[in-house]
Amino acid sequence: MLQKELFTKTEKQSPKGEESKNAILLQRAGYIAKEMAGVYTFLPLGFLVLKKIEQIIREEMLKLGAFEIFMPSLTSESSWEKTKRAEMDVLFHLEGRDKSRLVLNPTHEEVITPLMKKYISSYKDLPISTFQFQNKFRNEPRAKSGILRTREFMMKDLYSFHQNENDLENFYEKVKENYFNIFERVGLKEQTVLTFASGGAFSKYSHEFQTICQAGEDIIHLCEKCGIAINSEIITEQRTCPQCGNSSLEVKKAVEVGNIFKLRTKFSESFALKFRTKEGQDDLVEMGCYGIGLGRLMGVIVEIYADEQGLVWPKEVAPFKAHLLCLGGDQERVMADKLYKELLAKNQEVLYDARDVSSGEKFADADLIGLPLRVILSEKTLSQDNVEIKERLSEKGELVKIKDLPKVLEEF
RNA sequence: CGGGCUGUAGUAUAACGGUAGUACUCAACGUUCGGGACGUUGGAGCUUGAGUUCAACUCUCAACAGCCCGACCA
Repeated sequence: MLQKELFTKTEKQSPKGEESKNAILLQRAGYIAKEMAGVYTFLPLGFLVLKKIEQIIREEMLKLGAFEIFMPSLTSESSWEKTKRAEMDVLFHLEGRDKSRLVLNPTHEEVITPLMKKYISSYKDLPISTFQFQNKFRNEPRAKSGILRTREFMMKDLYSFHQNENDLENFYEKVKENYFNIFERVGLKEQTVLTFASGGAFSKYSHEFQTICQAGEDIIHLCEKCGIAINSEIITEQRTCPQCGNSSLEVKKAVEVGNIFKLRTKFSESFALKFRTKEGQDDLVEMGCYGIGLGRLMGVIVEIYADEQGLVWPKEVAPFKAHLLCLGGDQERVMADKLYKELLAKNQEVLYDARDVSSGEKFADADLIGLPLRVILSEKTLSQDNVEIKERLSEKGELVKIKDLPKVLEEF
């Protein structure tokens, strides 16, 4: 993408009042724009990151054999009455033209469960799992910390349906592994730990995936021995690791980036989602649900990697792989244009800065935007048929021949 | 929902009970061009409502909005 064609601009100054790193940097760099507290627009760069994250998650979901669907945001309030969740204060209520009472869905059990009644009638129809990427609406008492806690956010939610608890259990374990793949691919493997948590209103326990991070609003007790943590909301007096019994647990701040639940028959009961067993009996479907907040994940990546100069994106989620800066005059410009076209032809994701601004401004913007690799073509490098490449966090760059760059990028 | 802080050009800030200033941005021209360059010129602003006052952007109250703390939180 040509940077001068990007309609967004970078800001030198931090937006007024913001304290959280992700809110400041993502806005300064032009990734997001605030609509109101807890509601953001994802601008071209930000949306690219979101889509990268989405694609990684999608690939992993498909590995589980889940089907991607897309459910509506609007649902009748009566579905929420059936599950006794109509009174939850995170619900946004609205009224239809015909006075019908509607809800903006904060999650989709109330949609998927009745939906599956159409398709599940026999044990032969099970197991099945579906997922979607969809905006959730939650009337948070207090939206905060940039995109870490918002009132409207993109979530991947996966729902699974099983004949019995055992099958649910097996699938649940597979999802656990699958989630770790996701967190590894987005660059958060080191910091993310499986955490025992309360199951909220619907099951006794659940597992959270907590990313250890200063900006976190959750407190977890981490067992360094086995890498498992317990959310402080369910920690007991003894403070021992449920896995190995270790009692010297470390207290850490963390952000909940994912969450998995065994819903069991809670929702299938409410909606009478049943199937005929092999023996000819009716039985309730066992369910699980599994969520990941995409925006929050993106925000955590910023919180963990960004530095004084700006954003720092792991390769897998960066909006572009490289930032090509053209420094100098017409001669350099001609060569840089040519190089850019060549990279595009090879499907390399490059942001090309050929603006007529000072080199200092280009450097500062490149640091702020935070692409993994910076490529400079200038009078100095051109005289030797070189470009300089530098990784975002390294101090010094290195020279490579212009003709070798496509290959270098491809292998990066 | 309770508490605190804050609302001034597009952005970030300043001052003042009596003419609203600065930087960046924006437009134009020229000089620059390896770490947010420089000059000249030109644009652009006091959240809303009520009250006090000869006079309110400034003081008071309220509303609205934002951030932070807490409560809340699949």
